[in-house]
Amino acid sequence: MSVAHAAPRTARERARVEITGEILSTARRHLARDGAAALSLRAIARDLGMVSSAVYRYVPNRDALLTMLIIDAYETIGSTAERAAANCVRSDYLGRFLSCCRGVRDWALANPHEYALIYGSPVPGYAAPAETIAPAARVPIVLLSILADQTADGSALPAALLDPGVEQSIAPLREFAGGQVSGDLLLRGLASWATLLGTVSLELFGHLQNVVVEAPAERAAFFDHQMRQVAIGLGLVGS
Amino acid sequence: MSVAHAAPRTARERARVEITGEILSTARRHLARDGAAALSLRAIARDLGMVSSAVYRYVPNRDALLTMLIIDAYETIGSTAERAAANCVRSDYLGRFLSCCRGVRDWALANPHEYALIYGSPVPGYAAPAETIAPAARVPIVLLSILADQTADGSALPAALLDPGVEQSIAPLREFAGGQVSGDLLLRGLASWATLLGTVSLELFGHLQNVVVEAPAERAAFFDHQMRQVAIGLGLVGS
DNA sequence: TCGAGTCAAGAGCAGTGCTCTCTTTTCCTT
DNA sequence: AAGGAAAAGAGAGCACTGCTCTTGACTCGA
Repeated sequence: MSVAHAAPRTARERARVEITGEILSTARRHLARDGAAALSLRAIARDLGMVSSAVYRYVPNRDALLTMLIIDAYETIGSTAERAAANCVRSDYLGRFLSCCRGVRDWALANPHEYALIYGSPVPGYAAPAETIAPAARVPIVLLSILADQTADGSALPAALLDPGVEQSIAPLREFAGGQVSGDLLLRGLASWATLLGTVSLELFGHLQNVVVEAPAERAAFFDHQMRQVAIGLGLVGS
Repeated sequence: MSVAHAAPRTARERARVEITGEILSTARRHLARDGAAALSLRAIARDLGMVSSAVYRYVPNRDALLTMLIIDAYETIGSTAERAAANCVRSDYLGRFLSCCRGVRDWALANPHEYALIYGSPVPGYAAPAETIAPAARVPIVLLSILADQTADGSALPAALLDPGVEQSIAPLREFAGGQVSGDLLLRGLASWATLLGTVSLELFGHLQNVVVEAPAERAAFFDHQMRQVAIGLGLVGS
């Protein structure tokens, strides 16, 4: 990577970043409308008035395009969650948690295909490269930060004793968290993450039909209640 | 539908049910290996030594084949969950719940593509027909039955008061449950369902990388602990 | 036995990802 | 300014896909 990436000098370089951007935004539009499986390089080329083979000058292949869209989705939902949590005062742990959850759900409802792309079934034959790991971590990091802050505050739940095997199973997460948060709380945090994504996925993927009233207000009330119960179980308190 | 369906008389009818069965089992094999998106009628026909158009004599189109596979997956995971729960004595509510959860996870690990087909991203352009509703309900019914049994037993958690809006949001589920279980417990049950599927999905779709140790034993210990915590939160007790 | 119904086969349509070659355009160096 | 190199566009082509339509062969029951 050279500094030329930041300031395209020549007309050719300028056109390159511009066309690359257009390919990406067109792909994003197609993804939002038709989903990942229907993403077609030929259709994108057609939309841009260029021939299909010309797209390959900018994007190595379909998988690379998918990777870009996946990273973009992770970054967007991650920053949404961060902003939502930052809307509350630091010591309002309950408020931060709920705000983050609502942010994730709202984003998922507004971008169902993007959500399905990152949290739904993996695309067969596609293996997510390492660049996706950091963006993917942003949402769980928001949740963990809230727990860590309340722990540093001294108002977190007392740490329960864990079975050694269970304690060891979350060794990677523990290493990441840096030992501030107890294993018990980390596990509760993971459960809250699972419940959040599980609840959103159930709603988005149609499994709440004949279970929860379809009207948006009721759906929101249901979600809010579920997430509040999770937060209470985490021992989160308001300011 | 005539009674002939139950007892194929003529050679033609016999061949018909046999070939239909072969198409389904081949499709199931392809699904397990390559996933739903890669399911190809031509490939199935090739495997069966017949020409692609001939398959359309037995299956109306690709979506119908998908529907059959979806129903099959729901039935299989449903009966797995029922059998797992039935392995424990009726009054061991905690044991029934944990056994059901483990059954769901084990089935999901053994049949990742089938799991992704029913609980992952919906297939774009495919709308699940009404026939899938009943099979899809089997797993949540197992969970709810455990709650209902403990309620009938009198050892369930006292029902907490709910916000009227929340209470109303689960009207369809309440109607289904028949008024035995309190709204509070129904919501907890739904949360447990969401956590179960969320936890399984996180593991199966690769989101526990760098979070939980990859070894099967640790993964199982982690899952068991999470589900036990959920069960305790539900107020489930052992025999 | 013969007509109705059923089925396999093949051709064909419109689409896909991707590669290859060929031409045009742009840029940098001499 | 001119020429060569590099980049980009265009188009053909390969091997696929789901699906439709027609054609000829077969089977079954009246």
